[in-house]
Amino acid sequence: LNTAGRSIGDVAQLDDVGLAAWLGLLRAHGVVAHRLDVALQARHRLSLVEHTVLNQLRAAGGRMRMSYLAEGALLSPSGVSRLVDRLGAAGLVERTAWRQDGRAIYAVITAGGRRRLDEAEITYGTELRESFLDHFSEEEVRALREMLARLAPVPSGS
Amino acid sequence: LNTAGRSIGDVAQLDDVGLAAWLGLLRAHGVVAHRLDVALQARHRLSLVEHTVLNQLRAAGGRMRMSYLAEGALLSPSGVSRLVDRLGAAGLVERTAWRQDGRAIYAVITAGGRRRLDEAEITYGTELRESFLDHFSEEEVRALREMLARLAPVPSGS
DNA sequence: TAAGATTGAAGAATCAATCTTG
DNA sequence: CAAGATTGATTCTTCAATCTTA
Repeated sequence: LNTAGRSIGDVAQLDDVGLAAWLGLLRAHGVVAHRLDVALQARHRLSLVEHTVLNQLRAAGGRMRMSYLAEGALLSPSGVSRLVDRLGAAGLVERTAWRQDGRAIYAVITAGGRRRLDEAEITYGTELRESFLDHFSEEEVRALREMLARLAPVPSGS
Repeated sequence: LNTAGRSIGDVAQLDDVGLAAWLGLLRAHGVVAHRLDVALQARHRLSLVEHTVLNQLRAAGGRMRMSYLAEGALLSPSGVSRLVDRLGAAGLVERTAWRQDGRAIYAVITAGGRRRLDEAEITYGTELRESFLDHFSEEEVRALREMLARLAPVPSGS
């Protein structure tokens, strides 16, 4: 009947362990992301993506170019534009032009944005620990981080 | 300036390594899933989610209840309903009632659905290997699978 | 003319409400 | 009335086209 993946034998075929690892990643992502999203929305009116962008912004020193924000959050240019619209309407970020190059626009986190991020920190930490970190030893978390980092270098730009 | 996560010290705070592991998972998922999605759409007119559902269906022996399909693919009931609409319109699955309980509906993969899955197999395998598996040793893939499996038990139902 | 960002149209997912069967 | 599935309205995201500045 062929239970999970395909069997061995054929050319260029996936082995079951590899497929299971990927399906596990897919599922783990879905479960953890959904839980964070639900908690953040309910308690802080922030989607997970919005939180991620705000966090990125703060980590970069408070300001980031739209295009780098897109890379960092794995969103399209239009996706970021609209996301920043929403965050702007909520008073969490502002857009500012850049003198050197009139084409570039910077998103800047506001004091309100930093406050909102602070308020959400306990929620974020608690949910992330319960749904993710608590299932691993410290050693395993380090190994996980190191392995996952190989797949997708984080862009550096500001 | 506080580069990546928050620092140590505060109560109930996340450590940087744990946060980095999660952000790495988020990013790894995004990159790999996007690459699979693009390749499957371009070469086989299947989104990644559609492929996942077809694969699940086949793995379960060809038929699955709508609600179990939802659990398996981490979709809402309405999400599955519409997904099965699309797959049905493409001739890849069919809906069948279940005598024992007139409320339950089964999605059944068609011969065309199996064929499409077969056609997509090389693409799926190649992309998954290049974007994911090739970055790890066999040992690491096994470890990854085992760790990720702890986070989200796969439902068994058919 | 290209780079950077925004807007219009369209697709896919969700919640809430509805319909059907048990 | 509860369980299972579908539909209406809405939201978020993307691609393609557009606008502005270099």
